[in-house]
Amino acid sequence: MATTTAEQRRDQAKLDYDAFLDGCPTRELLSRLTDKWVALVISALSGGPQRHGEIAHRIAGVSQKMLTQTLRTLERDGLITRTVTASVPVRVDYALTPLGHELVPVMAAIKTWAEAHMDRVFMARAEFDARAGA
Amino acid sequence: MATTTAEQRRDQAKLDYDAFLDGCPTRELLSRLTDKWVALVISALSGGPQRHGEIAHRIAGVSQKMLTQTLRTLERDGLITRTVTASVPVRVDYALTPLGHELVPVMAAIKTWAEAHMDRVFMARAEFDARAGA
DNA sequence: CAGAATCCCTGTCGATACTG
DNA sequence: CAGTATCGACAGGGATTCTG
Repeated sequence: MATTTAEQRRDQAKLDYDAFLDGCPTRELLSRLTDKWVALVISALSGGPQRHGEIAHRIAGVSQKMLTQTLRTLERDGLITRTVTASVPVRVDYALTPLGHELVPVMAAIKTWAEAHMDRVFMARAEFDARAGA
Repeated sequence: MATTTAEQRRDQAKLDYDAFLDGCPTRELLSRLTDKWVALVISALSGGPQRHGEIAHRIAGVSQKMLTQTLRTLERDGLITRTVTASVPVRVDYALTPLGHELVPVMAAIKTWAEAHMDRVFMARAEFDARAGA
């Protein structure tokens, strides 16, 4: 009955949790997920496991602090795994967990959306500013 | 040829813009989109136009300042429209633009994901903390 | 009812320097 | 190479007050 119970619990959870409600834990989770660096890290790892340095190189301009901090949080939330290989220069690999992998389409969608509609947003801003300036 | 030109420009943009690159304008747009309040506002408006007060009521706990600030930014970026009806008590309605409407699935996905996987994240955190504490 | 403006505190984030 | 620690600048964000 374990399977049924877990399934029931999840269905129940889907009904109870609502990010529109203040104090709902999903509000906090939502604020963690809606993070520039999270979107980039998850997208970067979507192609497979990568080393710390590789991710840093991929995501240009990210500070070492923010990267480590973001990776730690994602690890704690069960979205990525951190594997340390004790070699001469320490090697650390990060990879998406199954849970983290489920987030890839979502994060990729935001990144892609921004890249695809950048010009339209620029036009809208120009119009808005012109109106406001007039 | 206007259509073809616009289409070509957009395709070109899709190739040029890359949020992984530092200094790329999409990085800034990405940081705006990855915002707790943006996700909630876009989701709230997905059902149709709503008044300021209705949105405030829907998104429990949002301060008047953050709501107004978020709505302004979204308006400037061309994602929502702001319509003022000069009645006795002023009435202001907000609605998604076609561009903003394209963002609904993405924003809804994040919110839904958080609500659907909250329990799994909780379990992961418990495990991580237990490990760290040991 | 909508929102502008102010105060103020806390957290975020980057730069730098140091350890294993 | 990966990560920690510290400091300082700055923005996020809440509470309050005031206007049309």
